[in-house]
Amino acid sequence: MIAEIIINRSAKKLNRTFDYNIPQELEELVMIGSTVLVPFGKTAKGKEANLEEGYVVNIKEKTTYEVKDIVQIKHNLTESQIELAKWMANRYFCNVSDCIKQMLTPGTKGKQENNKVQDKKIQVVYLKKEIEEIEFEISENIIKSEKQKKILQFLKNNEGATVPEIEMFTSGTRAIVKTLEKNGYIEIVEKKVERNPLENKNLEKTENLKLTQEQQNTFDQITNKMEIKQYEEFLIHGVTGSGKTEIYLQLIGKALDQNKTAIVLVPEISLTPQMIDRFISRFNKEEIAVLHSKLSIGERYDEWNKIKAGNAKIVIGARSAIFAPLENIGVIIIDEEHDSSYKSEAVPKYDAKEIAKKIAKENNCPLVLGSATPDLNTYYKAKQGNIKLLELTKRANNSDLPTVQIVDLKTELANGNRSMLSIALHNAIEKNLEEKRQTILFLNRRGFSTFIMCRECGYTVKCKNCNISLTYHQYENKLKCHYCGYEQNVVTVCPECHSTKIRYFGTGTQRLEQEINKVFPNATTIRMDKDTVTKKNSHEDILNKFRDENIDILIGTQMIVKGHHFPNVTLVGVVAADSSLNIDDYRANERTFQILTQVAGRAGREKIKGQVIIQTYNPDNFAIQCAKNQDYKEFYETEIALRQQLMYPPFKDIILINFNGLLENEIKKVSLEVYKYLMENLNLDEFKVMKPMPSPIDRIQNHIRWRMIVKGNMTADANQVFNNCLKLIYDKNYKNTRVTIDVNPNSMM
DNA sequence: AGCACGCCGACT
DNA sequence: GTCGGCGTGCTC
Repeated sequence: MIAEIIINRSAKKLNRTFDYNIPQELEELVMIGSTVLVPFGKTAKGKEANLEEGYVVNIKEKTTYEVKDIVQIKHNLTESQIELAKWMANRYFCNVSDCIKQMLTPGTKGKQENNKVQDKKIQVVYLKKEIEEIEFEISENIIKSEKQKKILQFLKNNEGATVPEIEMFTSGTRAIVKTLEKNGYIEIVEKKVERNPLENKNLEKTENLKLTQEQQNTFDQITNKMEIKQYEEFLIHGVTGSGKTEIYLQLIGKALDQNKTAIVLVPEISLTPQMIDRFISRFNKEEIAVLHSKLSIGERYDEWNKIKAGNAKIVIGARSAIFAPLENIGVIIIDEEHDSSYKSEAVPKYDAKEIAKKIAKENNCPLVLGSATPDLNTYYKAKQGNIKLLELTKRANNSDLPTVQIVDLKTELANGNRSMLSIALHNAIEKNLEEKRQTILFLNRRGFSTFIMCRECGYTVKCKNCNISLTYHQYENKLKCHYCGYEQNVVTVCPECHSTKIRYFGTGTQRLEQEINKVFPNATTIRMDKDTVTKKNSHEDILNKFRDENIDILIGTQMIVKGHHFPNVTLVGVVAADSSLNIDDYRANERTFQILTQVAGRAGREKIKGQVIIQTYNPDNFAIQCAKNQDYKEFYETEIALRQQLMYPPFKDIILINFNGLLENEIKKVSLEVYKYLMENLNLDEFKVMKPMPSPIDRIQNHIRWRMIVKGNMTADANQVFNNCLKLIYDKNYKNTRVTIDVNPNSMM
């Protein structure tokens, strides 16, 4: 028998199948979905070809090629996973192998370093650069700590000691080892691993809460579908505090009662220990697998295998958890469905909501989306009847929504207040401090100042790799590029005109913190943004510190807005609501509305009524007004009319084609070829094709960036046209230009 | 992508 | 002669 195999390489030209013979002894084992090793590529005469990892996508009787044998089978995916990968490659314009990789056990994908070692009993992997961090439990017969370093160094240097396959040892993993001094190898005698991320969680069990009428109705409608084993997509639109999570928990309970499993997707940032605790306290923690980016590769490997072995019935995770090898799924839940992290920005640029829909259909189970501020596209689909809309209008604990006040910064400025705090916000903070209550200040811009300009000649300091203004970071006293991480020393003299009138404009979280410390010297503050969140769990540490040590004021970027519960926070200040309004993106209003609504939701969730103050230069903007009134429907009606008028999603898709490379001439040539092809092959009554031009950020990391925008509905036919176009370009072998297509990207930059 | 091959100029 | 630098083309 002959297998059609896709080689695991990201080269665009290798996005096709190669035929291989299935040798007799593997005939029983090799099937569609098998991961295999095959000899591939050109080799010198007499030498054997390198072994590459490949995936079996089809099996047939014969071939016209002179085929080589499959050497080894490693593991199996299902046929439907292969189908999904093919579908993804077509829809998201990438290689099938890129998609298959998402479905493989973490840590096992990629090229085999040294194949021969597999026969030996030595299974050691170093995964961290700082290999000293690997913990070994020292057994009596061997490694003493000075020696440890040497041995680990040996592992690093000796190719014979690396096998990235069977056992994963990462920081925190403990193993009893002994050395076989004669050949220098280390043998793992006993793997003593407890890498369960939930290891130390021992919580009191909670019982199902009594549902309100609205919750019960929502629950019933979904469980009806679960009982008759039928796919349907639901949107739970529930105001903050309406008890969506309780419904999720009971839906999962229902799935378990049916002897089925469940997947819960949450935005990466809200996958916090508190959130996970709610699941552990309701269900058996041995049945829960957690998947997110903070886990080490080894931990992910363990969680994945726990799912594969059928031991985990509930998978909670970020976007990529949708590919978990879970069988017999009873319900898929996507919390905070409007969150942009469900759309991948890296290859494959998939949308987890679309993947979830495919998987739910295959499992004949409901797909449940939940949000207080649904994605406009989702709500539109619900209005059109393609998604069943379930509304939760009441807060489950009957607490009041906070009062929201809008402050016009133009008026403040006219009255001579040049500080970052309006009189109203200043007074509110003062009062809150007196009453010993906590305050959150939200500013969606990190650093100290946003750009640096010479007042004599207008020169602005930009990154030398990217065409982007550098941001001043006061703590490090450095200028930083937020795109590539480049940093340089502070500029005091203009490099152009040698004037000393260099001024720092704009404000970030660092400057806000400084100002707060100056104005309220007795208040304790803590800052949370990308600069203070570095180490593992640090995100959590900051928020715990804020809550447990009763810090007066938390200052932060958007990472503070999600999923946290601070009973003593009664005041939330939005320092500059305009920062998300002025971005060059058709979703600016939507993003502003969502973020303001969520920030406001942080204030006063217990007995005391919360207060929210929004500072803005655009007090009349409808997104800000609707957020003030917590009025989603009003926002939706206004925004959807604008989208229709301007033919933006959900009415038309925005297709962004990026050209990225080192040679501007080649980029121009390639982009014009794409333009010409699309103009000739797309139906121009349906599609509007814009001419290629330099991107708003026209240089990142010294790579020149051009882009082209196409507007229209990405039907299956159109999808094919774009794929054909890419194929044409890839076949021409332009070595210096990369072309990527992203449909409805998160960022238009 | 990665590797081999082959064409051509430079150098023992 | 023959070494090597890069451009071209193929991988079942």
